[in-house]
Amino acid sequence: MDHTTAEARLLDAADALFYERGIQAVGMDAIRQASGVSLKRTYQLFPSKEHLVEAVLRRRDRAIREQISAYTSARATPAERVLAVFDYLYDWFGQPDFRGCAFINSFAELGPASANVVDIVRAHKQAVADHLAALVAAAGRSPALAAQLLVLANGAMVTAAIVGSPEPARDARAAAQRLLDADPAT
Amino acid sequence: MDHTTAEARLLDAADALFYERGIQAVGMDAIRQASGVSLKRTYQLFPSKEHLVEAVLRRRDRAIREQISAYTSARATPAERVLAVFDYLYDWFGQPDFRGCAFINSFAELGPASANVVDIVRAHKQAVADHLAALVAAAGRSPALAAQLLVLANGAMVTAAIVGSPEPARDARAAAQRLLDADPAT
DNA sequence: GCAACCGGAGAACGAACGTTCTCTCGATGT
DNA sequence: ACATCGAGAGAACGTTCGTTCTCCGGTTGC
Repeated sequence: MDHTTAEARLLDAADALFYERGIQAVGMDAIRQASGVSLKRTYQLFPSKEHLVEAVLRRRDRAIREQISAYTSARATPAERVLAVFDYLYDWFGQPDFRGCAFINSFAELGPASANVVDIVRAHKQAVADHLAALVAAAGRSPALAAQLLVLANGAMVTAAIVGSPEPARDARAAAQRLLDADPAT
Repeated sequence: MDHTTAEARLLDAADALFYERGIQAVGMDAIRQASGVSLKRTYQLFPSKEHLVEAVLRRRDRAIREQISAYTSARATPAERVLAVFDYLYDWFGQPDFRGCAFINSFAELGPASANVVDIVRAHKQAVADHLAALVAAAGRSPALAAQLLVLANGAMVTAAIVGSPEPARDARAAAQRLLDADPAT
């Protein structure tokens, strides 16, 4: 197994385990078993568990932003592109292994102890907020609306995770639709 | 120190430490030091750390619901009582030790490992949702609006925690105001 | 064929933590 | 005054975990 596939296997295994069980609950040995990469190799690629956690979060940040872009860019009108964010959420929440937003979860678990994790989580949420703000601006709506829609999106993630249902995405989408209607294009 | 004050000191110290540093990051010895209650007494009152965690969450559930009731019942009209929930959030987020919602954080940290914690978190969010639904119904609005406002409230909590600002409460309140306006009383 | 090296498996190590135990002291009842 | 009980301080125990080390087998270059 070469360098890059070992790294990919590690990131895949760690990402899945961290998301499913929580970061602190997953030992390095579980990652070794799931990835098939020895501990020695693992510590050559990532000098500590925290480095691995940060790499996992950074990769997930890129993947999520690409997914959101795929959803929004597939729609025809600016308003539809805004609402597509909430369709993305609904599809995500319906996946059987959905356990909430990994960034919100990591922030809750490691925020008090790890400034690096806080920075990564903040950067991710800021990037999503920027994307949403661009879509809202393209639809001719106000920045205030973008802030409101970000709150709706984050709220849908935690509410869906806790109640164990994808419906909060529909609630958030309905609210977003009404807010779009109530914030007429300039 | 008698039975009940020892219990109160333990719950106070554990609640503050769990909220500030996360549950898994706080050892029983830190709780002993902060509370002044010996480990022996602690284990007589709470047979395990998990029992203590659950007691802390249940007490916080009661306290938060009382605070919300105090905010909402102080307003004159049904619509104002709905919006008072978001004023409560703004005041809460502005407190210097604000670190997000303890229930959302506990769910993220212990949800995969503790079904009891999941039950307590779900019950808390359901109780808040019920309260909100009653206020919305009293204002003559639809249950769908109540679901949307719950998403807004939860989203304000996580967004404010991550960005480190109370402003998301204002964003959520503005959205709630518009949604109330767009959902006219029956 | 052989020696040198790289990587894997798993033991080992040190720290942290939840929980229990020991020892001692002070209070209480008679 | 004295015996008894309960509680506190802190050591101790067993486990888990992050990280490192050891040993060994296979591969590669001559």
